[in-house]
Amino acid sequence: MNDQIPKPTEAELEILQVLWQYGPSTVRFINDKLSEQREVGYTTTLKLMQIMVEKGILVRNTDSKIHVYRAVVGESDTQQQLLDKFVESTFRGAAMKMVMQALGNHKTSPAELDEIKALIDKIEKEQK
Amino acid sequence: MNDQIPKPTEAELEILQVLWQYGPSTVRFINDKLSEQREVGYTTTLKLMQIMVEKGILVRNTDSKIHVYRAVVGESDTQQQLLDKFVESTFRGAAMKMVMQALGNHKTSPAELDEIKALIDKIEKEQK
DNA sequence: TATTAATTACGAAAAGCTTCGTAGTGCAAA
DNA sequence: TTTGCACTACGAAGCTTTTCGTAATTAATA
Repeated sequence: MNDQIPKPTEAELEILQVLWQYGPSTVRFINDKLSEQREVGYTTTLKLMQIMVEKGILVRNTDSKIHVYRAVVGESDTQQQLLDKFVESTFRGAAMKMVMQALGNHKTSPAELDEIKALIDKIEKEQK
Repeated sequence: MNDQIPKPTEAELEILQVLWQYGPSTVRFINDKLSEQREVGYTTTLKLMQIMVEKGILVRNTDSKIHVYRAVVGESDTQQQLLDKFVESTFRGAAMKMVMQALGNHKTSPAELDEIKALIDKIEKEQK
């Protein structure tokens, strides 16, 4: 649970998502992925990733001319960190209210609902 | 439903939280509440709230010298809006993954778990 | 009336985030 | 070798958000 690393910005999070999904990547690859959704300049992505290295969010391998970047922060850890902050700032800490709202407003498949039920059962057993 | 109003910033959200919790309030009241948690200058809060009026997030009553501000945006609507964006950017749209993580990492009371179960049952019935 | 205290108005500085232009570097192909 | 291409480096502009200082206004009070 080490958390020296600051909350990533929106643009940083987009880059992290690509790295989490595809593993260590070049700027070119990430910029291509981001560009599928919206126009992004190559040097913009490059600069952001260089800043992320400075912040300790990414590390890079500079053995070859073409640098390969890797996420230092884990996906689940980061999601948990952001989730905690989000629940606090948006729901004043009321995590359950947020869960209810998420369940109520998304089309959820029966399989997913069963998964959640199973999780709840597990938690209830642990609490006994 | 309609969403002309832009996503509130962090500082704006803090102000909204006070207004949602206590109803229409003066700058003084809100600044006092915010200051309970962190040092905030009075004119900083004032300026923010004036900007929020410009943006249409708040309205104010200027009948008396001491203006009373009121939130235009509803708490649940705003939470839903922010939740959707959060799930998208942080969990790549995987709302259920987020729910599972929220359930797994917070101490949840049996009553709350039962509430969720009831909600799931309700959803499952509707889907039939 | 004059003073004091609390408020609003508002510009501008400060800080953080994002974008971009330009220069430099190295490699490969002509 | 020379040219061209893809990449890195990096400063700085542009924008948004936040903070703050100062002036103007109003109301109560001495």
